[in-house]
Amino acid sequence: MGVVQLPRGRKVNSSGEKSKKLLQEKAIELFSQFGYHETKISDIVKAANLTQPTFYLYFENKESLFFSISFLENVNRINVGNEDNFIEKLQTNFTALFKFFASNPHLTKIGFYQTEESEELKNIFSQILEEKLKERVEFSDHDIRIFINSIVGAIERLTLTMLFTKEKEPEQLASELINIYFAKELICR
Amino acid sequence: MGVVQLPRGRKVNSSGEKSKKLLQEKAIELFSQFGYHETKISDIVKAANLTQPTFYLYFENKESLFFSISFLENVNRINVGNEDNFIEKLQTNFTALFKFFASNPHLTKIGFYQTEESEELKNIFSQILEEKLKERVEFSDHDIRIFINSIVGAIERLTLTMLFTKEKEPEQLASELINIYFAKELICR
Amino acid sequence: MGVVQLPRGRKVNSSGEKSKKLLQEKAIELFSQFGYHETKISDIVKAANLTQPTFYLYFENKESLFFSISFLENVNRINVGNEDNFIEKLQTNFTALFKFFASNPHLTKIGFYQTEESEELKNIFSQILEEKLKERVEFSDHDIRIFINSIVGAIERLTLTMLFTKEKEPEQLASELINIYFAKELICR
Amino acid sequence: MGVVQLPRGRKVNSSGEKSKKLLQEKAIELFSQFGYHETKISDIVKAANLTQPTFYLYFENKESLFFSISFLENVNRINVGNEDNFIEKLQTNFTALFKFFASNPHLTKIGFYQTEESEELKNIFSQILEEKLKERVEFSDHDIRIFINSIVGAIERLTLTMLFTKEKEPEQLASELINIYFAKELICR
DNA sequence: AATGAATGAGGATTCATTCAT
DNA sequence: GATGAATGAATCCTCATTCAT
Repeated sequence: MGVVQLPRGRKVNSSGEKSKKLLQEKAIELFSQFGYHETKISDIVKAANLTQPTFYLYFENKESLFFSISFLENVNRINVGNEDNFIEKLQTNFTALFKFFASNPHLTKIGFYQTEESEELKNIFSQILEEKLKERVEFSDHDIRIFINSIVGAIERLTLTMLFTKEKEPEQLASELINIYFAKELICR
Repeated sequence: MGVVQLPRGRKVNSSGEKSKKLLQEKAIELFSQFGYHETKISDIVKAANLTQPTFYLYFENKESLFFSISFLENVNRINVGNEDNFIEKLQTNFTALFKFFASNPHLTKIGFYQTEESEELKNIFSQILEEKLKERVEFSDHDIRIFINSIVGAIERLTLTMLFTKEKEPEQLASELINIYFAKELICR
Repeated sequence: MGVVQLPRGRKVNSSGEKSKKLLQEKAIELFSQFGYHETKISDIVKAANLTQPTFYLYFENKESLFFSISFLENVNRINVGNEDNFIEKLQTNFTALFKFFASNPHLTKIGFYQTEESEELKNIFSQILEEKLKERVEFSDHDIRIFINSIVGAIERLTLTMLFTKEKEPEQLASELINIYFAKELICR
Repeated sequence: MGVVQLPRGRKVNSSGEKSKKLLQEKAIELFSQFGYHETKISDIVKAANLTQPTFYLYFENKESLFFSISFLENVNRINVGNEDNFIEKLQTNFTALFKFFASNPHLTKIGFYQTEESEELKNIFSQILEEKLKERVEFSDHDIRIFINSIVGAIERLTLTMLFTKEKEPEQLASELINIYFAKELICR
């Protein structure tokens, strides 16, 4: 007599990364149109033509999705611009990033320190930073990857111990960070 | 063994208007501190030392409370300023109002058109508008109240039929409205 | 600056009994139109142009109001008809009453045994029964009021001990009751 | 000291259709035993050994569940009987259906016109009607499914425009409907 | 990789009922 | 006799999340 069962398991043409990206894209659309709270996970997956459990295959929870989106938006905005003002620009970008962290401490804690995706996010951050810096900085003897990871780690730590505790302001942290990493030794083309 | 029962009914010295205002004030505080969604009705009444049912004595629901607060904030900001630029200022105020409506269509529909409180809000709006205009406009023969109510009705209708449908922009509506109502005949002191 | 206060206290032209009756009438209308549960106390008092506390001046609670209405309806329907079949008719009426009790045990317990109004209801019942019987039965030596109260008490007790316990059916109780009270000695005109 | 957590997610051996049916069955039992209002959703799911959210997986709300149960009861009662009086019987069934709609306008509006389940209900109705008619009517050239859907649509529309508006009585509607659809052309075996 | 089925936790809302005036 | 103001106790419902397949 058999009820017709919908097929389960992997969809034709599906690919993990594609689905993940799709979910992010749809989430961005919906968040910006209706806001975070008005957008339900059920809405996001419906828009992506997927199901709720699939969502949890790629994201720890709704908050971490939101953080990852916002964080990446911030990171992608990093632009070191043309010749002269490269360092100033970088400092502006760092300030913005610290500001974002400061105004979303809860999300940041979750998304940057507590989920499995955190590492991935930091890797993407590193990568982008590397690309941007390569064009502008001469890393004669230094290994650029060590340099980059050092910066990322510093941001991580400072956010936790100085920003969230309100001991320092975003501007100050960015400024000192720039000072530490981009003082004379490095020859900026 | 008797459980101790908390007393029901009217509190000593309680008064409706006071309670309503108190709820609004606490809501403003909490909304601005934690945001709309993070603020639960239970939080608001707790802050006001009241209970949830009392909330519903004064507001249809959370959305309509939020609308009333935001709307009144907008209306109270109306300021027609000094001599010369009075009409320009009014136009700015109207623009802001239309913008608020446009970016909160859902809330506006609920709070401005669908609850019992709607009328009260419009009355307050009329009153404030009247006060502001009286100082600056000479209503020789005209009845000012007719004038005011006509404006309020126009705003109502335009919001519904032109703003929400995206046929017109806030700026345009405000501009035309000012044109209609404040063309030469009225002598602005 | 004084907020306008609505007048409290006794309304002009108001009279306790009138208000009580009004509430009952409105309740009957509403119950029959929308059903018991769909009819809120707030609806009843609104229809009667009174307030909720006033309701509790006259009725213990919603259930007891409902019981009183239904019971009186039943009682008013008592009609002993013409010559011959008078006793049969009475039996039918009693059966109906027992059936009503049987299908509303909860309400009956509340309305017939547990509220202050109970006594009043039984008195009305006695009165009506007396009127009906007077026309048809010769109470030569007996005091009719003793007779009536005896019946009412019997109904009360039987309902509690035999009907609710499901030991006897409504028909049986009515039949035996008639037998007990209306055997030969009484001369029915 | 750890609180013991109950497991979430899918139960072993669970199946959607089974759960839905179970809920309906338990609801029928409880409704008929305690009445609609006395039966809480929490009671129904408890009886089915499920939880409240599961209820909302299958039904929009309590009202729509109740409507679906009652409607299906009505539909299942359709019986066209033996040779001669087949059309009369059908008319009786239609009358009963219209009466049910007429005495539950609110529920009907919700359950027949406003929920996602509505379509499913109408499909079941069509199916049953088809089965019953197939046995008794010769649909030489006509497509029976068009015929059936036409009837169902007619019932739908008439309920909305003539029954709820009280322009026509159930009996009248049923009679005319039969006239329209079962006049001479169709050969009833 | 993906889904059907289910749930925990909690929030909004309603309604009968009760004080204080 | 009547009311304004308030509440306890539930109920409905939603939403993020999880398990079994």
